[in-house]
Amino acid sequence: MNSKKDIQTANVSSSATTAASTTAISPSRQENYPEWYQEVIKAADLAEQSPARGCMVIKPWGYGIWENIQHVLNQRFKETGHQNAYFPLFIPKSFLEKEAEHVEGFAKECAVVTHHRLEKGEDGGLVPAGPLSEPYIVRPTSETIIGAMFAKWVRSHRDLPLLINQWANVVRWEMRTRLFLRTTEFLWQEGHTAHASEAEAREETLKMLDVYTDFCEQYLAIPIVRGEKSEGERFPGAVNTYSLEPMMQDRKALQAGTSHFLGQNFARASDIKYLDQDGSEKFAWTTSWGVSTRLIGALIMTHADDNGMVVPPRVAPTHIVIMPMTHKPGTEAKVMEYCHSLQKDLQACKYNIEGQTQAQSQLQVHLDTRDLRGGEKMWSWIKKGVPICIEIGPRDVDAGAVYFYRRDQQPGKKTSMPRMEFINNASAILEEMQHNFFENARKFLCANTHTFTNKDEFYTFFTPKNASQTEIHGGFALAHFCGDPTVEEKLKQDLNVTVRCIPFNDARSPIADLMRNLRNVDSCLNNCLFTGKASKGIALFAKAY
RNA sequence: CGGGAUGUAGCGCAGCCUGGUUAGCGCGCUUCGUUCGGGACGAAGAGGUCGCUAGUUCGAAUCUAGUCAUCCCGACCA
Repeated sequence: MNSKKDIQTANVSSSATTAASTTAISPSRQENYPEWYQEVIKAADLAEQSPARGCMVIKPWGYGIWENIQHVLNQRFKETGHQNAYFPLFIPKSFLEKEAEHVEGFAKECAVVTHHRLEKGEDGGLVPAGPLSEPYIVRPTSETIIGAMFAKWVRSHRDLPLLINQWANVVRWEMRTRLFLRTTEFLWQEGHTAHASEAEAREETLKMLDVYTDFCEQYLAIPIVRGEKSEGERFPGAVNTYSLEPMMQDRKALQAGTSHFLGQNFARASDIKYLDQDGSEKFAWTTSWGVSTRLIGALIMTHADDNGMVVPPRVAPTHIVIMPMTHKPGTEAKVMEYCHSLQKDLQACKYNIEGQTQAQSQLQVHLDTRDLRGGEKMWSWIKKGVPICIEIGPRDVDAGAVYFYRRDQQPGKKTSMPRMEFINNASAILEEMQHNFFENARKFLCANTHTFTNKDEFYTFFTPKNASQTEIHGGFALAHFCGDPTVEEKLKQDLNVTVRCIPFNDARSPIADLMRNLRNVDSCLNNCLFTGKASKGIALFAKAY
């Protein structure tokens, strides 16, 4: 294992020599992936640990990305007929007890409010006083309290469907936390809907899974394998759970979003009933679906490299940074004037997103006038992952040119372009980058997804070559599976591998070809890889976060 | 909750084993100068009651006990 001392030495040498041969982030992904992840967050100034255990402070650059995620998803939710509302942070304990599986699933990770007052204690400190007759749970998710309100709002079939979303924070008291991936408190969106028919609720569940998939692929540039969760991995209380399972650069899966068909379980628990056209009283069918700030973790682990964060242009808080080079005496005024007018011209441009009929937004252009050396300033933006950095010095002013670097190319590579040409093409360059990021991630996912018809090969695939210092290994494995939970248990124990999902037979999936090939192998191999029993379908196996 | 480790300046660390006057180093920060289109260099500064509490001692960052916190590996999870 890499000692901290080694890493420090590496850092010192990289800053002492020219940076040409070294990278901004140490350790590299290859050397120590988990530590690289933490370093990227620090170097890009996305977030940091807070004094409250397991909770993070999301800093402006990270929060800017979240705001863009919110903005786009919010539009999609509204386009699909949903309305935003807000429900309380506190849930009466009895509410959580209403759905048996749900209680079991969340009981161990709830923060509980038991008092409503503080008093001065003997030692001068504050002591909780005023015990509550019924404790409140800080919401780990809002099915129960939203269900209670739905029960009041739904009377007739005419009240359905009820399509509600809320943007909120939730708290889950996990044992171990990691910035963005698993924090005690996190930000998310939770959609909750109630329907008159099972078919309609099922359609809603899959529709929202589509919304998430489209968003991840088109905006976050993260290729998605999606499918249904196995019984063991299902949301507590759900009938079916569907998830998005992108591959991170260490080839592990990250559950990036879920959509649940809740059947009538929660409607029964919360008494959501309506009078149907035939005059009979019926329970509604409900769904819930959510994505969280974990998406930013997915963004980091999909696109960031050994030089830091990489933000896909469509969700970047700033698209273009202009850095004036004003060190030559007597040139400052004309350089600054040129920079200001360039910024103005670029800000007047729309960022045209392919497939969107209307321009999505203005170009976000930042003029960085900080009193820093050029190289230092440049690297700070590389580490943040801004798509395009422009350097403007006297030479460019005289030539009427723009000298720029783009984050999808090597840091040394810079291009000079006539000013008007750049302004006219800025949006297209960003879109080209967006496309490149997605393609790179898609190729990586495909290159590290394999089909298996031999159990030993499966085990070899997931066994690190060096047990004491496990290297990045494995990936996604596709194999026929009988669905037996004891097999899942064994794989978890042997290899720490789980069934991520039963992937959809989905033409749009990045692994559609592999799925087809596996389906087409000799029928004698179409049995469960582990038991030889009849296959219930192809499952996606992987190590996961 | 089980196993392991660590708390010394904003960050990263040394010093502790073998107690001894103003506790060091690197980065960062401030000022000045020379620099500057790939992470500069020099000089001068600012910044710490060594996690907390008690004990041993003439004397504790250093020894002892307790306590709190954090991190890593498990189990649990979006």
